[in-house]
Amino acid sequence: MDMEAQSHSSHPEALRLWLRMLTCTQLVEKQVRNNLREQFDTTLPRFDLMAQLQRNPDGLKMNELSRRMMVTGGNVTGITDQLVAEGLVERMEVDGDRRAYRVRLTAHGRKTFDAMARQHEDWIVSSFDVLTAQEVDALYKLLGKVKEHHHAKTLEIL
Amino acid sequence: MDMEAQSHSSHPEALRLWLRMLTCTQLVEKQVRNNLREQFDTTLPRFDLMAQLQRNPDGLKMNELSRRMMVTGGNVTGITDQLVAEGLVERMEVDGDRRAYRVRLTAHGRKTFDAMARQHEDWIVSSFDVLTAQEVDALYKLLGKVKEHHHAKTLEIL
DNA sequence: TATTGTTATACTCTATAACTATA
DNA sequence: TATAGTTATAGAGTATAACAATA
Repeated sequence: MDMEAQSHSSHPEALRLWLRMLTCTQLVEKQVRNNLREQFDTTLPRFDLMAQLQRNPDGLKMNELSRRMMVTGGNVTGITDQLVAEGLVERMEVDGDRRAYRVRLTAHGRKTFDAMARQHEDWIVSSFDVLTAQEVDALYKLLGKVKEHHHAKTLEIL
Repeated sequence: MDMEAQSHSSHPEALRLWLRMLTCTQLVEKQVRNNLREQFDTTLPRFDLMAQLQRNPDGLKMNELSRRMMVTGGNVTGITDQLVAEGLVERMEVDGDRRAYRVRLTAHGRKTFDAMARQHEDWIVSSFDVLTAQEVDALYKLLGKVKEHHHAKTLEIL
């Protein structure tokens, strides 16, 4: 076994990787936020909440949304209130637990989200179309290791 | 030439890459923000501004800070004011242009930043130490392509 | 007692636009 | 006129903590 090929990241390299990753994310994210505001008069957290619901057609409870969006509960209430007021999502009762809601997209919400999602995908594809399919896959897998490692570390503490 | 190996990213793969990249960045960033607040009673933008100055010992003008931090000028004024009030940075006059300042770290600022930077590096190294040095390098290079591509696209518009 | 969700609050960060001073 | 920086403002986004209802 070649030990050199197994050596773990030295310090300055990890740091410059992080700074570059932060820059890349900010570049894409700023563009997405601007486009969402200009073209659909909405925000990234609102889009994110609707995206979560689109992936879960039966709806999600408030605390599930909170966990998936990585924000605290009060914020989910606020965003949900806005979307309910616009008829994009609805709160459904949960059988057997009168404290909880299931939030899901309305028909209008699905239609609205689909239109946004098509544009959103174009923006994202355009941000990464400098990479080949193989490179996208490599990046995806490398980031997967980082993500899993972070989750494992977080669980250690508990 | 193998066309398959050159094929560019198809749509859903780019999207799931972006979602994973966003998640990874948020995981690390949340931890950095929490640690900066708990251990040093400071924030990421303040740390970022000081980091820019540490890399440029002769100081930077406000508009240079604004560009590097990717925020508008008014915000740089606000953050700089806070750091000046705490004696961490200072505004120096620029010879030949009485409109501009050169902002630089004070001796106290350098000392304070060095202590923070040591801890910060530990947090970052810990976030990426699941990767080998080769993987860190590969990730760095792939993100470099994305970053340059984004810059090139932005220039196109102008 | 613990959990689900809401409310109230405060704070950081940000962009925009009007402004002052200087080039 | 254009540029450097400041000020004022409004809004997004967030966490915290106290609260009500239900488990």
